Amino acid sequence: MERNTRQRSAIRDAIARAERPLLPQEVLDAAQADVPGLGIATVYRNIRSLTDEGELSEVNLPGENPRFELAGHQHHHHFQCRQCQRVFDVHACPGDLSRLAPQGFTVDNHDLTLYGSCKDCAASQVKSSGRRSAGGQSLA
Amino acid sequence: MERNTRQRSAIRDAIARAERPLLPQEVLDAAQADVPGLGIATVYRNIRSLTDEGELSEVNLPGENPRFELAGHQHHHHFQCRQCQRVFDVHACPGDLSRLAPQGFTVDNHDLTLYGSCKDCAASQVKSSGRRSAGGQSLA
DNA sequence: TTGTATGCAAAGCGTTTGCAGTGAT
DNA sequence: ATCACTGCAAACGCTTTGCATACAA
Repeated sequence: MERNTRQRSAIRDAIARAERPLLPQEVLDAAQADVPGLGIATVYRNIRSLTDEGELSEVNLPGENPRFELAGHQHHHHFQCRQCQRVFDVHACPGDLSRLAPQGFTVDNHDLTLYGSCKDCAASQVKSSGRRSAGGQSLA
Repeated sequence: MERNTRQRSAIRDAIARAERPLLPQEVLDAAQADVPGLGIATVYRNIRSLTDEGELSEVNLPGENPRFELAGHQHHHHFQCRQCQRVFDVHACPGDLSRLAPQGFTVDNHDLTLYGSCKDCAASQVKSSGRRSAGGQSLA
């Protein structure tokens, strides 16, 4: 039986408010505005149960730790900004790609990640070459 | 100054012999055939230096630990089999995908992973539904 | 001989789990 | 009054690092 705790609500709200997939640590940071004592284990436990219930979905980009966003979006892809490292949803899709697979292989799905500059970073031409800024603050 | 140790050669050879990207642990297993005492730390150190020198390249699939393959292949993609979990190179590419990004975003590259059944697994119709077999032995 | 590379064990990092106490029902 | 949920700390799996030794040069 699921209980409705302040922690669970704060976690769900934090993810709902963000308009992009969040890392567990980002969820913690955001949700601690509502529940200061919140612990990271609770974030992981709730993220997992919300994901199992289908309320959240896991977003995996190559070489990145899992992020989480509200489910409901159907098949879609992601864009990662090389400057601010943030991840955005991309609702377009190249369509069926089974023609790309080698002979004898069957394709039932695909994952696609686009890389480049997000709107904010493209605007402020900060081609600072160094990688890894914080991961979320720079521009809203 | 780079030294030519038995360990380094064994590691390089193991990756060269495999015709697919390997996990560090798979590299260790394969290279221990040549150098029984080989340690995992040495595998990680050599994988890193070979990657830095450009001899290897890192293959990152969504939600997977990094694998490594010989560099030299230029832009290409990967296929992961849902049955045996092995990863294969795909030399085809859908081409320019910048049209998929939202307005104001600029795209300079993309990562693509195809999922389905590899040739071996498609042949032996083992739709066993459970995930995660060992990760390399089953066939070939 | 010299100093990089190795093997082992300890440390790191993100994530999960055990446990006693907290609080929603 | 229950019993699921929480916070803390310990445990985990993968990767990196410190250190004394081994071995290419």
